[in-house]
Amino acid sequence: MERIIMHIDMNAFFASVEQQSNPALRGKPIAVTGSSTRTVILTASYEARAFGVKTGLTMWEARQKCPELIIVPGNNRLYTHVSSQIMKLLHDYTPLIEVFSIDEAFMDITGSVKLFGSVERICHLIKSRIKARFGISCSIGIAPNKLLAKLASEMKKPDGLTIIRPENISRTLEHLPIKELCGIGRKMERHLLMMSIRTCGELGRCDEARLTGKFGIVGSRLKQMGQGVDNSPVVPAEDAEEVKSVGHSMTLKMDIRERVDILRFLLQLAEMVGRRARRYGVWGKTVHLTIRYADFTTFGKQESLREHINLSDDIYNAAVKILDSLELTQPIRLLGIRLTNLQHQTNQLPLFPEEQTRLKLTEAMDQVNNRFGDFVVMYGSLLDQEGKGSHVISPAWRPDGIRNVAVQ
DNA sequence: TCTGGGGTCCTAGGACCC
DNA sequence: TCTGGGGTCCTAGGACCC
Repeated sequence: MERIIMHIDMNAFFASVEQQSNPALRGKPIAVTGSSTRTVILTASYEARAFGVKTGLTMWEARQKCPELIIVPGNNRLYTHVSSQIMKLLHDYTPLIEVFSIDEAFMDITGSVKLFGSVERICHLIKSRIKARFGISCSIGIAPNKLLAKLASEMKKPDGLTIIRPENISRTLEHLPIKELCGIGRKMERHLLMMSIRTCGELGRCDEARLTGKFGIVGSRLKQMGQGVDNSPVVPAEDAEEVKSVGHSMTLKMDIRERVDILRFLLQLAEMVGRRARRYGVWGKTVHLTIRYADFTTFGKQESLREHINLSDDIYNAAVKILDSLELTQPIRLLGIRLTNLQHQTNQLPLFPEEQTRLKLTEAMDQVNNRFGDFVVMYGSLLDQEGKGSHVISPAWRPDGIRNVAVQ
């Protein structure tokens, strides 16, 4: 039986939430940015987009395009809250919901159509309820699979509804540029263009051996994508795979090169990573340190440990050890720590008393921080640190930051 | 006055073991 | 005096998504 898949995408989500919560911003060109001075535009309102302001521009570039642009530093708690409420609302129409990012979701509504009458009616209900309750418009795509549903929702913005019916698939794809497909980025587009493949129609007709010869196993998938074939299921949170890594990185206000400065930021990052790992109940065996130099060259070094860890100072010590194995050649612009090779929910008690004390201390700090906000309690050396972890979440952030946590 | 942040997946080479 | 083949783990880097 043909599936009916919906992709729903909130329009200019961060900006819409801001305009909704502050009426003075409504109808005005606004842009939501990160909190630091060295940041980019995360989302622009449609009024700002009319001037050419878009995601990824620097603040300076955005102001060039639109001098009256209102810059709003992002408010992650607010977006998180609204997102969770919207996802909860969507559950009225099917339990088969895959939260794809903070402002996007896939829904398998195959079994819901009969109940609500028609696909169009479900879409109308969802749109009007989200508009009425949150003041946000959304674009909806309907198709027999996720690939095409996502494509469909992109076709009309804002406030769009696009349905790709099975009989229209090949007509829709024939002249569609390949980069419109989710999964074909800049590099892949360039490779395909060099093979004289410009449209999905051409990709779908391409000899599979030619594609696999060049791209390996990705080749067969590419051909399928060109044909609009995608059998991947909508995976609800409770069935999703467990998270595989936990990390944080930050672009620093100024480039640094002094070891003491680097250590201060590493401690802060280790605490952010550790606290999140502990909240998820994961332990990691590998610590990865990322460094970006002033000239933007970026590299990483990782080290696997003998044991799984998630205490902040263990993560910190591992990161420092990696740092000490490097020969830095330039001032540092960005630092990042990521914990990978994760193990889930192994509640073994530490053997030694001093370990138990350390664990208890950490738990107490976590409790205070979870209750009163980030970095209320922290290590002494972080006290004079600026911007303590108050960075803006990315649009890729998922509610609760983890895939397999069900939306309440 | 340049260029954010959190993830996943894939590849490729080397070490090491049987 | 030649040089297997499979498997796992580790590391580095890149592409892609939002």
